[in-house]
Formats: sequence, C-alpha cells, structure tokens
Amino acid sequence: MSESASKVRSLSDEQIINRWGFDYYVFKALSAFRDADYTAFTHFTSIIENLVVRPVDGHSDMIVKLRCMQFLSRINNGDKLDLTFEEPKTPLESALSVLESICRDMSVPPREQECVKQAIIETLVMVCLRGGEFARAEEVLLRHFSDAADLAGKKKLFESLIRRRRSSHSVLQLSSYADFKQDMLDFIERLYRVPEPFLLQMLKRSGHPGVSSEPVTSSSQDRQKTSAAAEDHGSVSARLSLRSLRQVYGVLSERYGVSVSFTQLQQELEQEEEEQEQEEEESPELHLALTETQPETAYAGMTISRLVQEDDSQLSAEEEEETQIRIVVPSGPDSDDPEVQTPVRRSDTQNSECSSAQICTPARHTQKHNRIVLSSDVESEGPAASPPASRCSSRHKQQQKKSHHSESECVMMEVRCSSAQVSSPTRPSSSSQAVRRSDRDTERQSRILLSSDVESEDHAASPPASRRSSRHKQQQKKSDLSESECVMMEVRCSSAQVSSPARPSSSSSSPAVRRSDRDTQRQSRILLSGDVESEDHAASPPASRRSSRHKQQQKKSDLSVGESAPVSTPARPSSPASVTRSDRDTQNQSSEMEVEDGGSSVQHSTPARPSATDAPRQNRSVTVSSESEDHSLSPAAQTPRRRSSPSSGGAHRRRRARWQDVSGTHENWSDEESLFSATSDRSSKKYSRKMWTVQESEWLKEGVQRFGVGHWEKIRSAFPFTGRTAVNLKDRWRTMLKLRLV
DNA sequence: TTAGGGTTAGTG
DNA sequence: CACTAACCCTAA
Repeated sequence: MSESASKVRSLSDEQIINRWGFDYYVFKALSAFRDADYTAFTHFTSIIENLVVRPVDGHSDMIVKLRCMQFLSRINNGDKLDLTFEEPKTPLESALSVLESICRDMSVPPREQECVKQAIIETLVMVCLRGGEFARAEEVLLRHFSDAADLAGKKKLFESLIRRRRSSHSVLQLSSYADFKQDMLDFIERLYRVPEPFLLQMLKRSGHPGVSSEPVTSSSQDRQKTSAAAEDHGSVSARLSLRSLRQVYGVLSERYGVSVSFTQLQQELEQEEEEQEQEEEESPELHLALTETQPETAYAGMTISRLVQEDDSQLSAEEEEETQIRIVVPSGPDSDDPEVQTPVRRSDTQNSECSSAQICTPARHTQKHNRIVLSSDVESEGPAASPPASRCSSRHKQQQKKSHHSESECVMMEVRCSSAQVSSPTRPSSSSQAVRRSDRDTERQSRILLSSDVESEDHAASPPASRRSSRHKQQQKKSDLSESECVMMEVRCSSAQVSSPARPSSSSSSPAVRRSDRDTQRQSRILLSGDVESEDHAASPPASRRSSRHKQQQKKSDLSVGESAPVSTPARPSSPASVTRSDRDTQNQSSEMEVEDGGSSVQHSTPARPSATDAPRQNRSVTVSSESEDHSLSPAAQTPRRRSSPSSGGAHRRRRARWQDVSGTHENWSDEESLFSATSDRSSKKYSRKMWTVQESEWLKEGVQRFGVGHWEKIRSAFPFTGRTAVNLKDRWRTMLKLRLV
C-alpha cells in the first residue's frame, strides 16, 4: 500500500490542473457549440486535444466527455465531405462510430439511438447529395439507411435523387445543417450534462465578478447543468458506497498485500478533511471540489483509488470522488441527507467504518438521482457497458489493409501518451511539441516510475522514425471551415491545411502528429501532421506501431470501429507508437530485461491486474458490481490495462495517463487520438507487421505463467491484446523463446 | 485450437 | 542480400 499510496501522491500538479483545465474546456466547448459558435468550439476542442496529450489525472467522466467532444467535432464537420476523421469514413460516418461507442458506454435508450443514428444518416445522404457525391450517397444509403417502413418513402426519394443525379431538391433545402448540429447537441446534452467545472466554481467562489456571466456558456441550460453537476464534479456516474469501497479494498488489499486497514485509511482521510475544512471552512463546496483533486493528499482516498485504479482507473477515480464527497463534505451542497453526513463526520475514526458506510448509502441514492441522465442508466450500465470488447479484433489479422488511420491514430495516441509523460514542459506552441525523444523517454521513465499506474504503453514511443511517409496529403481543402475549424482538422489533415499554420491554435491541434515530429521534428505540428502521412488517426485503433515505416494498420480498424473496440479497447498495447526497428529491438530487449528481472514487478502489472485472470474486466466488475452500481464509465474503464511500462532505457515506452487507460479512452482513445480532428487525406499504405510491444510480451509471459504454454486462446482473452490472435501469441512465444527472452 | 514449417516485411 | 520477427498456412 504504501507503494500505491506513494504512487498516488505522485499525481503531479500538472495532472491535476490539467484535469481542471480539461473539464473547463469541455464545458466551454459545449457552450460554444450550443451558442453556435463553432469556431470557438473548434478552438476549445483543439485545446482539449492538446491538453489530453499531457499528463492528466484521468477521471471517470473523462471518457464520456471526450466521446462527446469527438462526436460533436465530427458532427461539426459533417458537412465537409473532404474531411475524414477515420480513414475512409466521412465525418458523419465517424460520428456514427462514435455514437455507437457512446451508446455502448452510456445506456442510451434504443429508440433514441435509432433516432439519432437515422438523423445522422439522413443528413449524411443529404450532404452527399448536395455535394454531388452521388456514389457516396448511394453507398451510405445502402449501407446504413434503415429499411424501416416508415422511412421507405424517404429512402426512395433519396434513391431517386441519386439516380437522377439531382443535387438540389426541396427536401435537401428544407433541412439545415445548423439545425442538425443543434439536434445532435441536444442529444448529447440529454445524455450527459457536463458538470460545472471546478475552475469555474473556484472562480465563482472567489467572488470574481465576471464569472457569473460566464460567457461562453451561459445559456440557461448550462446553468442548470452546472448546478446539477457541480456536485458531482464530473463524474458521470460515480457512485460507490463506502461499503462497496470497503469490499473492493478488502479484496485488493489482500491481493496486493496491503496492510493498512480500510478504517485507518478512512481516519486519515477524515483527518485531512478536517484540516482542510479548517482551512476552507467557508465554502464547503469549494472544499468539495478541492478534495476531488486532492486525492493525492488524502492518503486514504488515494490508496484506495490506486488499488482500484490499477484495474480501472476510472473506477478508482470515481470512487475517490465519491468517498470523498460523502465523507468529507458534511453538508454538501447537495447534501441530501444532512443527517447522514453529519454522522460521518462525527464518527470518526473507528466507528467511522460502520457508521459511514451506513450513512453513505443513503447519500448515495440521493446522489444517484441527482445525476441526471446517466445516473439512471448507470446502474444498468455497468454491465451493459461494453466490456472489453476490445479484443475482438485481435484476431483479425486479416489482411489489414492498413488503413491509415490506424496509423494515424497510433500516432495520435503516441503523442498523447508519450507526451503525457513526457514532460515537455512547455510545449509552447506546437513546436515544442515535437518533443525530443530523448527527453521524452527520460521523462517518461521517470514518470513511470513514479506512477506506475499509468499504463504504459509500452513502447511507445518509439521511434520516430522512419516513417517515410508517403504523405499523401491530399489536398484537403478545408476550405470553408473557419479557421478555427481548420485547426482541428488540420491536425490530422494534411499539409494543406497546414496552411493555417500561423494560427497558434491550430498548431496545437496536432498532437497527433507526434511521430513525425519526432522524426523530422517538424516544428509545428501542423507540419507534422501534414507530413505524416495521413495519419488519420482517428480511429484506428491499434495500431500501428511498429514500425516506423510501416504503419501498419491493422486493419482491425474496422473492427475496432465497428465495435466498440476502439474505444473501449483498452489499451492498445503497443500502441501507436511505432517503433522503429532499432527501437524495437531495444524495446524488446529492454522489455525483456525488465520482465525478466522482475520486470513483472516492475511493471506492476501486478498491481493492476488483479491477477486474476482476465483482469480487466473482472476487476472492474468486482469492484463496482458489488454495489451494483457501476459506473458508467465504461468502456474506457473497461479496458483496464494494467501494466506498466517498463521503461527501459532504450525502449521507449509510453505510458499513458490513467485516464487513457481507461479509456480506453485513450486507447480507445488512442484511437481517440483523433479525437476531434479530421484528416482529409487518405493514403493507403500497405500494411506492415505489428511488432510486439513490451507490454504485450509481458502479458504473454504472464499468461503463460498463468495458463501454461499452449493455451494461447485463453491467454489472449485474458489480456487486452488488440489485434493479436492466438496464433500470433504462439508465434511470439516462439520468438521469445528463441531470443531467450523467456 | 494448436504446432510447426513456410512466407514475407523490414532492416542493415 | 542475409537475417529476423511477424505472419500465414495447414495438418492434426
């Protein structure tokens, strides 16, 4: 425990503050979208995209927020057929993928899902028609358009327009894309109300005059949201009762040999709280907020969370919050049950367990209710949430077509991951972004050490390299987009976009680019992105790692896309980063070293994985389920990833922030890397082979230890491998034996 | 599904 | 061009 506790504490100020920033910008982005200020929206998403690259204190609702941002960015650019977020897809098709992920993560009523989906499809068809892209319109119509009887008429009309090559028709003029955007926003808002960001609360509390007016957001709706959300602080569905926490804690502490009792932790937490209270008595709420981020200080909270985190970062985060909230805030704003709270407080230490537990429960309920939309679902969600799907793809080795995106995605991911770790402190503008690898690595490593939790994506970062990229930069025109929009797009897009280089903002967007950066070092991201081949990024999941040159993409992309995998996918192990050969080698070696040495310990895989077999999911379920409440977190969360990254000198592994892990977010994210930006070009590359990451090798080793040699399928399903088949595992094992890595 | 030989992409 | 890790193919 102490270990974990220390790790927790290692949450850097940057992680915490970035999270505040993240919450704030998401809030602002939504407000901007609502106000139809799409330029501002793209600016905010661009900031978010960059922010996410940095180390962030992953939080439970981070994934949800990112998904919402992703969805809206795609919607926002849905009328631009020349943009792509995921390789072959149009922005709206990407939006459909994101929608699927969202629906998986948060239980969305089937009817609503259908409505939204249908609206997107119809809009897409109309966009294609208006743009004279009849072939594409036809494809969309055939592929996505519902066959429902009530839509038959519309479908026929579209078919007729396509046949006649008519790009103008009253129907096409009736619907405005702007309305569609707002409808989609309404959907998102119905689904998830973004809580008032901590920074805003702070500002308000500080008596800052301008705050109340809250510029951007200010719509009444927002306010409502805010108020409602304020308490939660963002956690979408964070509700864990003390009891459940204790259960989880018990299991995990046993598993990891933690000697500190739950009660002790609680006591400490309370003490801290008291101290805090004294300091900030005047504003309980504020306090609340603080606690949220304070986990570091709160020993108890931290520990617990940490434990949990290993499995599921999100969960942990949520847990932390909840606990803290309940316990700490006696009379919270929402304090539904004053009584409850009170007791908690009083009961100090020893009794606290019992009393608090009991107390909590009630509180919980109330809380739950408060949580708007999500909460109701939440309970059910947990289960529903997609699990680990991720692995699905694994098997497809099919020929990957190398969708670029995947690569690009990878790139993005890498960027984030690495960057996260890396400290490139200042990334001032884009240029800085290109972090020098070495720095990164070192930093990364250090970080890794500190916080093992992060999952490390192993390798990550690798090399820079080589990508030769072909760069296809098509010309994307992005013409119309407003500049701001451009920014986003640029990221991924090609150089063309780059045009906007000047604008700072744009530069930021391109985290994705990272690889190229490295290599070339382009200074500006923009460039980077452009160069990079098309990195689309986007969605692609897993990816490409390997090599630099090849970006392989595993095709899986499709899968991923289709499935939730991407999102949920836990972590793609290898991650994006493709490693160059040399890197690879080093990696492997290093990894091995690590592994061998004890690497396991190092990696902490241990911690993370509950050990049990499939860790990820299981853990999660364990934890949460006990209460029955799950968090909605979902997907991301699901993907648990534990691992750590070994860092080895040579190898670069990236670790990702926890939330990333969560994410699946990221991983998914990773995919998500592309979060908001789109690329326009699509280039195709051939696929290449995917090198094995340290992480993957670790899993494999662990799997063999656990299940024995030959049980490849079991091993594969017990770990979040993405894009790996049992045969791949077997082959890798063979190689490892050959190399004496094992 | 797995084992194991053959093939191929990626490197130097 | 040789090597090697990843990947493919196929019998069992």
